[in-house]
Amino acid sequence: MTTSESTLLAMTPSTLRTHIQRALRSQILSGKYRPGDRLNESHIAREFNTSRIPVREALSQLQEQGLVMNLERRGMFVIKLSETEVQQISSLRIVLEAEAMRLVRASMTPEIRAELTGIVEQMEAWEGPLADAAELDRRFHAAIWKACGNPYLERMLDSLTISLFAHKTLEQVSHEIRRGRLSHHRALLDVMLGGDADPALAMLTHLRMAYTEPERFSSLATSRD
Amino acid sequence: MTTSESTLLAMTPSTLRTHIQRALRSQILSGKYRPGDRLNESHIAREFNTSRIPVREALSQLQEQGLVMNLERRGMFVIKLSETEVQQISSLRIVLEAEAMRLVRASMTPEIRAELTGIVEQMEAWEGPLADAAELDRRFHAAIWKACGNPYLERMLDSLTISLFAHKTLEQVSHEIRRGRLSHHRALLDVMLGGDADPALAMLTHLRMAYTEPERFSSLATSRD
DNA sequence: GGATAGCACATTGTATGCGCTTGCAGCTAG
DNA sequence: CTAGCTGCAAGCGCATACAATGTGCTATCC
Repeated sequence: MTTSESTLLAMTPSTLRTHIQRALRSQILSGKYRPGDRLNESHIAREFNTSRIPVREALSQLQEQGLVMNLERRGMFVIKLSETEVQQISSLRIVLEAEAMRLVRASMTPEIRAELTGIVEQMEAWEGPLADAAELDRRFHAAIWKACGNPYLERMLDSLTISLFAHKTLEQVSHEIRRGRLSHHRALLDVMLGGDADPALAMLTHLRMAYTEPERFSSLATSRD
Repeated sequence: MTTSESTLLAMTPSTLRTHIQRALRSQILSGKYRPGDRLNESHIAREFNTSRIPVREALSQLQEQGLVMNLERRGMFVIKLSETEVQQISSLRIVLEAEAMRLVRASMTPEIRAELTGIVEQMEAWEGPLADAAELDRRFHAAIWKACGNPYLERMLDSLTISLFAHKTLEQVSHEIRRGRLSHHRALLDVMLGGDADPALAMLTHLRMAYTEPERFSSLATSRD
């Protein structure tokens, strides 16, 4: 179970619906449920020793977050992203995360700097299992979102990218490539610490390492260069 | 009842939960339920001649959209935005809607041009009731979001701004001011049709007419000028 | 007279049950 | 052998019922 939860999401406590919602999120992110998998209400209810109602409500919220989709009278399924959808989401992510990076850069504190630097150093030292790499990746970006100071931006990036992370975790790539991607976070950190580099372009480069052409549905494709 | 529904939202069909969800959205937007109002499950269930379950699930989704908030064991309440929150949302809206405008500008078609122009002309001829003004405002922006071609961006702007519109509808301002705000949409249209003007700055100016300082939480406050 | 504790009511949270739709397997007919 | 139909089983959507908790009122005590 991850310890770093979004503050905006964490403020809703101690109801079964909320608990199940979080648990399902983690399970989908960790790959227990994979894109396209069916989420059977009764089975999940049995797992949590509850009735189906809290499960239904949790799934209902996850549907609104875009993590699962509902096929009328057939059930809930973990969202399966097409290549186009991945790129549409990524284009959007560039815009939002670039804004977050600008905000962080404008109000950088020693604490935030230390936190981000710490994660990057863990990334550069990473040797371990794939699950840790995904976790580090998400932790770094989540730290940026949180540090930007706009809870709506944080919330939006969280719900926008969660299906991306679920999608990416399953990807089979070599240790070296994964290591390279992780290390590239240092570049993002530098942009936030330092100079005049455009965060949008930095994010574009960053996402290019993972997706073919994230700018295809972005205004970066036409309004710049 | 509005006829222009988001495509991404419209793909979920004919279940009571969905119907109630849409109806409640409209009712909140139209001002039947005002920010801070309590949404009593049983009462709503009676209104729709259903049980509480579909109502709960609809409210659950609206909570995820950020339109209502849940006070543990107390009930659902229509979200009430503080001045800070309005500005945080607006800052974000600038970034997103500017991106949408860039995308529309890059792929402008005669149909879209005609649609947007039509709405602007209705706005400039507007004399009628306040509800119509709010409706026109939302229709214009929703048309942009849809035309941008990225359903995730559309969805995001929709859920981000819905509480803003619910907030703004109640505002008591003079006929002239409201008319002036409406007419200003012509400027946005010009940016999308024409030249090199920065959509972000246009949106900033646009939102300034409604909110004190939308750039307070935006990177526009620091990284430009 | 004011404050506090206790009680009754209202309302949300959860459990169980039923009907209907959907999907599949087996069968029959061409 | 294939195509279409029929019967069955599984699972969701909703309704009813119960439990738990918060709220407001009242009565009693200081």
